[in-house]
Amino acid sequence: MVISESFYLREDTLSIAKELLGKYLFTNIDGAITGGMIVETEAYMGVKDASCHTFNNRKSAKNATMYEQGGVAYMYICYGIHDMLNLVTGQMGKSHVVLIRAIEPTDGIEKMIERRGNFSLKKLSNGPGSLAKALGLNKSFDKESLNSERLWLEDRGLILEESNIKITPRIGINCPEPFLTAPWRFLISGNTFVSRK
DNA sequence: TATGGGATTACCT
DNA sequence: GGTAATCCCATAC
Repeated sequence: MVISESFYLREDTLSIAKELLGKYLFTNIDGAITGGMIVETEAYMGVKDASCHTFNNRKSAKNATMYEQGGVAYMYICYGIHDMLNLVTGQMGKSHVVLIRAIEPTDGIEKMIERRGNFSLKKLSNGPGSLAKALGLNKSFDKESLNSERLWLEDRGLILEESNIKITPRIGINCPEPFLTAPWRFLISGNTFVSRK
């Protein structure tokens, strides 16, 4: 079942980030369907979060998509090289997003290996830049609906026990406390396709 | 108009 | 574990 817009429009971004674990993410590019199960996410909490691109109400062409109503993709290019997929959540103007950091590949694995250049299954999509490349995501997906012909998420009825979810500080950010170590990263405990334990 | 930095990755020892 | 790759835009002169 495709996840509907109401899922993303809720106000509790941390719950959304946690509930995205075990959901499925797919792209269909020129008829090639690729994707898998989300195993790692991070929440970025808008204008008050010092590590968020919209901190202090910053607004620019680069981050404008973050202020859209929940249910669209926000693509960010990091280090000029790596595309990353975020899901915008909440009402218009809230600028909360969830970064998808890793998936467990399930569909179109051959195609993903082709895009990545013969990587082992484990390293196919175990990081935000890697998974974007494996799924063929790039800046053209910025502002794309999360229920479109070429990008969508599915709930396949998998229910995770609370004890199978691990919560840690976010990876790779550089900002003051309390945001630096805020427990806003969620991963499936023991899953081997996460970027880091 | 010039400069610096970033939600990373891959390849080296 | 150390580091180069690589580019848009925010910030500073």
